[in-house]
Amino acid sequence: MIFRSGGSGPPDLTDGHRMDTADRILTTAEELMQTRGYNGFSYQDLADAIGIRKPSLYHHFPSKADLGRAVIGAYRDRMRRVADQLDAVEGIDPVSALTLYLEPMLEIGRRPGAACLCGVLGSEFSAMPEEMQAEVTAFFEEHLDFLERLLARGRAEAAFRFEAEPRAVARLALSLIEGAMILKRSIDDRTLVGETVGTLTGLLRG
Amino acid sequence: MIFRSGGSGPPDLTDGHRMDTADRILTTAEELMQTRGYNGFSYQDLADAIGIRKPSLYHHFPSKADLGRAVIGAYRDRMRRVADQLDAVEGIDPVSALTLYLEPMLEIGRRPGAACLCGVLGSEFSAMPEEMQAEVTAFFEEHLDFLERLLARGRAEAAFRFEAEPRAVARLALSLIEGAMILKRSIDDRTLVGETVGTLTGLLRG
DNA sequence: GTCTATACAAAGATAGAC
DNA sequence: GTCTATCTTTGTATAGAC
Repeated sequence: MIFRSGGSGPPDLTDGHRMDTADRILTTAEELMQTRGYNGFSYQDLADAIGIRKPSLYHHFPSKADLGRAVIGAYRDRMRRVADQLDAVEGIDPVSALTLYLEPMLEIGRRPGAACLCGVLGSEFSAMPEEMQAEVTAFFEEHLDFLERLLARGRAEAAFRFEAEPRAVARLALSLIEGAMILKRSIDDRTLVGETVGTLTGLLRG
Repeated sequence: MIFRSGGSGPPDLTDGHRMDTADRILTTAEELMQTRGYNGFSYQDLADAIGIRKPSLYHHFPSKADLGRAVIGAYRDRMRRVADQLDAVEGIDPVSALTLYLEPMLEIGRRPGAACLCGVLGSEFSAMPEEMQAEVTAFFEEHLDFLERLLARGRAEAAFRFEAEPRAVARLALSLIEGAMILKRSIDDRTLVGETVGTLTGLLRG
């Protein structure tokens, strides 16, 4: 394999592999969207953060809405991959699966200015292009489905104990995670998401 | 008392009393901020929605940040009044107090495009003027304090049953409410907030 | 693939008449 | 207190050279 980057200067490293411009744009845009929301950053902000000129962005993403959709798509894929891998492991302990599943969310929770991308975008839902709305909705549906499956299995195997329907508990869990991410930034408390998720799993285990 | 409104046309009624222009601006701006976020609406949108011209807004609120702060302030006062009234009732049943406290949130939850103003604004926290950030933070702190008091008293009186610290449960409850508001719009489900709050109170009552 | 230059609309805001 | 007219800056986006 030949590295595509041909310029001078330091290589762009993230997660240990080199990134081309499109990836750098996606990564930086995700950061901006997580911290400022879709309507809270401009192509100018993005270009400044990356260190290129504004029109260069249009070569990779012909409109801000296209970029927005791509950013959510990448986030969604990344998060879904975790869920898919856990679904693929036969007979994994439900408590462990839940812990592994929540780890990416806890990681975001520990990053001071960050929050779940889709939680943030859900807050500006009707002020967003429709293509982006559909991506956000799909993200939430996917994760509700995963949580419902995991909770149902976990209760059947006596790893979890709760009265309500698995779907209702899944809805509660996802609401809780998303809400904790929003709240923690406003009260400037990095421990909130971890603490809250801990309280939840404590409740679920009876 | 003499009504201040002097023009022709239908009187502006909300909650059964006439509103002057400043109130209409505040009310309409709150709606826009709840549905589109602070960076998702403009003075032009607001003027159009009210039916006046853009510069007229500046007579009442000299900047968008001023208006934003005023909108949160009004929302905060309104919500705090409920909490203060409940604090003032000697020996009120904690479960009833919690139900009454949550009713305004449930009402917002039933309104299709709406969400808690401060939850929405918490999502764009770092893309907001500092004066507004401070209001949002204060809102959350107030409500965490109220919930903590209520939960501690409720447990002492055996109306609630939970293991964790009252503060931790208050943080969980507020995260849950705010998250449910965000989520319900993105999955277009008006029942989510009510269902989720029901599940929570069920859990708290043991 | 990136740049300079530029078009065009919208945003926040002000001046000053009525 | 509201209006018309206007200013300035920013935002999204395109044209065309390198």
